Amino acid sequence: MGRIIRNNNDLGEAIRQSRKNMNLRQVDVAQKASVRQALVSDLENGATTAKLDTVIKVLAALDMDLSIIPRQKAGFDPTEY
Amino acid sequence: MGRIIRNNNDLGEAIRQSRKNMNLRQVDVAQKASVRQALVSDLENGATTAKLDTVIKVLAALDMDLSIIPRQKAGFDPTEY
DNA sequence: ACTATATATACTCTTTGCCGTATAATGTCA
DNA sequence: TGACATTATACGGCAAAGAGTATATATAGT
Repeated sequence: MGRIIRNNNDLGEAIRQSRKNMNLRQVDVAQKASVRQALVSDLENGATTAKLDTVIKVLAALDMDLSIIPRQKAGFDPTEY
Repeated sequence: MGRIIRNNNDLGEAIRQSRKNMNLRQVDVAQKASVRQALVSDLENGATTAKLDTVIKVLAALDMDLSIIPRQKAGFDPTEY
């Protein structure tokens, strides 16, 4: 049951939800991921296009993994993101 | 199902493998994703930490999606991702 | 309302992704 | 081996990520 991420907002929602599920503050996640609290805030609000490294670090701090899955809906739609 | 991505090399291998499965050249993927062929090369070789936007675009060109999954410890869950 | 805590903004600075473009290296096949 | 196709590197330039730091807004809790 993977949550599909197609834009910054999808990522932000997933991060915020996971964080609250673990009862953590942004600063806690930030420390675990070795980033700033401000960055976690930006990520959750979809206010920035993070680097892959950063995404992986923050997700790891939330005990989450990034994975690649085949699209169920075939075809390439350039207007989808 | 889901291939876990924890670093640039993981991503590169996944991209290259998917691309070859579809019998596409780097320049084909690049065009579909609106990026340079050189970038696809760098991605496949893990030579760069791409931005999330870029990763999503390239994966979309390969009919793949990025997803977030809980990090599983031990044990084996037959209901895969 | 007051206080303490949590989250969002702001500013400068350094690093880096990605571009356009070009070329070198490698692979493929006649 | 030579011509062609594919992939890897290179360079200058611009935009943006992320850092450090500080501060302005929420949001709770009593």
